[in-house]
Amino acid sequence: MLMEEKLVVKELEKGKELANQLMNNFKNPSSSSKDSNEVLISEILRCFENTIARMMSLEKKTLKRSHERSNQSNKKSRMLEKKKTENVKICVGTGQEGTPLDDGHCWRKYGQKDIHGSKNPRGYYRCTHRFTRGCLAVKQVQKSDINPMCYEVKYVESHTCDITPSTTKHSLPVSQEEERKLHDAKQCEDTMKHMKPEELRLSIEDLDYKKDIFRTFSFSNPEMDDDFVEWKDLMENLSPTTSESGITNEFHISPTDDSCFSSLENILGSTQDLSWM
DNA sequence: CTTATTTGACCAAT
DNA sequence: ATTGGTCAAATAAG
Repeated sequence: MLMEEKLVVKELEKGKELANQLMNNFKNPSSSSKDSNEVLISEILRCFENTIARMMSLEKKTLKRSHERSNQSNKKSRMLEKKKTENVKICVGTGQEGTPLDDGHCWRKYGQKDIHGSKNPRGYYRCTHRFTRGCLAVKQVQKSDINPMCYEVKYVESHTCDITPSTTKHSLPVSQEEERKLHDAKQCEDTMKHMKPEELRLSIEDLDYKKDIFRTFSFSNPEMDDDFVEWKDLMENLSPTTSESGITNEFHISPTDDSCFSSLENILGSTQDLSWM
């Protein structure tokens, strides 16, 4: 039996147990309150919802596996299944091995892959509530080759588990100094120029949201503008010993958008192969 | 115990 | 055959 099938059974058993409790409450009205009955009923309903959600995801999976390609109609379903993705570049300003993964949602790692052409492996994460709430959110995190403090994060699908995450409990302790440095940092939104209007809107909202949570910033590929000279200097001064200064930058690394990147790569040529991890 | 991560196997797409 | 993505058993952490 598959894991998810076991979970479905478990959920149903839980529902049965709750229903039994409710039955007992009705048999002995003296030992139960109206409130506790209501609680039981809502829990039973919750069990139904969970079970349905699990069955849906299970069916999706089996359909995908066994049937997908042999059927002609799958072209349609494949079109419908097209996933929403969003790429975000994240820089961690703490310098140390903080978790750049803490974006306020609960993620569970389910895989890691070495990516051809990249030094660093890509981690695959899914929402912790995938099975309990059928949340399909997934993300991929890969440390930047150029700047080990930067991560490329790709979000696939958005969260349907609308639980408000406990950002307070685990929020990163950021020292005053680090905070100041991060304040000095700038965010470049030039990437937006390359995006469609609807993506642009989403992205701005999302970046602002994540910026708040991470206390980091995102720095996309700049054009040859005033800023460039400034942080070219910064990058040239980068060295293994000064790299923890909290200066963080991110480059937009994309096969279709590499003109600036290649020049930056030249600039960084002397520093990027230093292993300081 | 339960829950999370690691990691090689597996699969689909190219 | 190669690659990127996912699964799941083994293992670690809590």
